Amino acid sequence: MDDTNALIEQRKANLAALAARGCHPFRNKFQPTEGCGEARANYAEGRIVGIAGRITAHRDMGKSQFMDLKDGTGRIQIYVQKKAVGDEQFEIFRQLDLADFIGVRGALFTTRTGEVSVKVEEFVVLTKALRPPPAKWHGLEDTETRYRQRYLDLMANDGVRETFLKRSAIIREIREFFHERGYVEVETPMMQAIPGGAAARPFKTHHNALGCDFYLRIALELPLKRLLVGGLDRVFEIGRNFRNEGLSRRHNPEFTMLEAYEAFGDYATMMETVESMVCRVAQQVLGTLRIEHRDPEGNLTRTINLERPWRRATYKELVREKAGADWFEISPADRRTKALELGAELGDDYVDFEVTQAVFEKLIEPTLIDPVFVTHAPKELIPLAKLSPDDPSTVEVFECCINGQEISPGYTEQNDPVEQRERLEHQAGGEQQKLDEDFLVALEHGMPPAGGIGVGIDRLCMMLLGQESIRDVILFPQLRPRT
RNA sequence: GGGCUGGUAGCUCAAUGGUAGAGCAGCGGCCUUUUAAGCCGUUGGUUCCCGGUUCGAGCCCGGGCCAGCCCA
Repeated sequence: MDDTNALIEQRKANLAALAARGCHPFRNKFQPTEGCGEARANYAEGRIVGIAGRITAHRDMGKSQFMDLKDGTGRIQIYVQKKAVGDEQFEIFRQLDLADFIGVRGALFTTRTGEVSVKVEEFVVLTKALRPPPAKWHGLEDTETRYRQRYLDLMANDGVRETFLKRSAIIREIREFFHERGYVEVETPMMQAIPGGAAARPFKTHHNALGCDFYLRIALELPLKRLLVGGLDRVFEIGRNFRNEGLSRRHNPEFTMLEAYEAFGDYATMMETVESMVCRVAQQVLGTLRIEHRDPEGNLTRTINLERPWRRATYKELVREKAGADWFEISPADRRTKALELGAELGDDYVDFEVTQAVFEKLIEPTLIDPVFVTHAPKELIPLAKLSPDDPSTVEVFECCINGQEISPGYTEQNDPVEQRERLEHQAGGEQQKLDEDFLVALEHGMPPAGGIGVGIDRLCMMLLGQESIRDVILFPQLRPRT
């Protein structure tokens, strides 16, 4: 970031030299006939093309020069001969630097080595780059610079570009999926007087004109359920949530969530929804349901099989598989002992269900690589959900686990206003300010029975795109501001 | 918040406590079908910051900043 760098001075000098020759960069517009990659793909000997792009490589042969131009469609080589453009223009070419943008016009031809190229007849300098690009061969590897200056990462690392193009495609497919099923896409407030729908510490902000504090939303849930009350039977929203908690490989303070609610459905409806959606997205974007993860050397590290049907198993079944068939019959003290033997880490104050949950989180969840819907969690674990008619000690929810992570929880949504009020009051712990009274009033107007899901889009992208860090699927991950 | 690892030229990386280097990029030169072009020459440093130990610190010690990983 040092502005007195000699390389920058050199480029400024080159800019001045261009100006001295009457060549002024920073043009407003250049109209190419096609993209660089398109020109190369649609090769016809002698066809005249006009293309524009960034100079990504430069091979100086003396009285002729080769350059690579790159734009969003790909790369193409251009060839400039001194005798073809004239001495004056050729001198201007010599003032160009890597990373400058130029537009050229010329005929397509193939070089001796078989490279499709443009023989430049005319060119115009479009933008002068005053700073050097990252090295061409090693690219940009410094993680901090990659995240802080993502534009350099995108410039230098094609794989990163691919990842974010695919992320965009994933989100587009998700939208298509819900639209086809008759869902309405909505946008609800990010600034809320009472942050609800999840247990998480919120970010606080202040509205000057209204003279009151707001919180950035921690979930989409409560506004979307109000829309069910209002008669939007199938709604979804894809948007940013904010949680004022730690950062890690799996957590960014702002992250993208999908929530969808379907009136007259339940948790089973939503299991089918998640399964169909993820399979459609994988098939459309990746062309396969077998997701391969590789390490930086390209070795296969993991294969996730998304082929349907996905396994459905109750929480208790999975615990019994791992911790013993008699797990729920033995005494709480024995469970505690056994959990420690199995390697779970327990807090001194853990009550019985938390001991079981520790076993689940440490020993079971990380092993769920292929998709599993874990259903019927103990009611203590998810106090706001509806009890299961089959087993009233459990609730009608699922957690879809893939790649050893929770990807999507789903619920048969609570629509009993009396029950909901009790639970929320209990959760608020007597702090009436935290109670979203309007939400409860909405429920009292009648919310149809409904199934709902939340899907962490960032984690879904990690799973589908084989990225180990959430920072590699978020363009501008949060870092400490540089002083 | 705790532990571990790292921070050296624009980029990627070297350097027993003893004159801070290489490749690429840059600059000058040669070369009109090259492609990690090649050949000859050459510039470039607050070794993250502050302090300490030492005749001498990129290296050892203390404190801090930033990042990554693991843990909470």
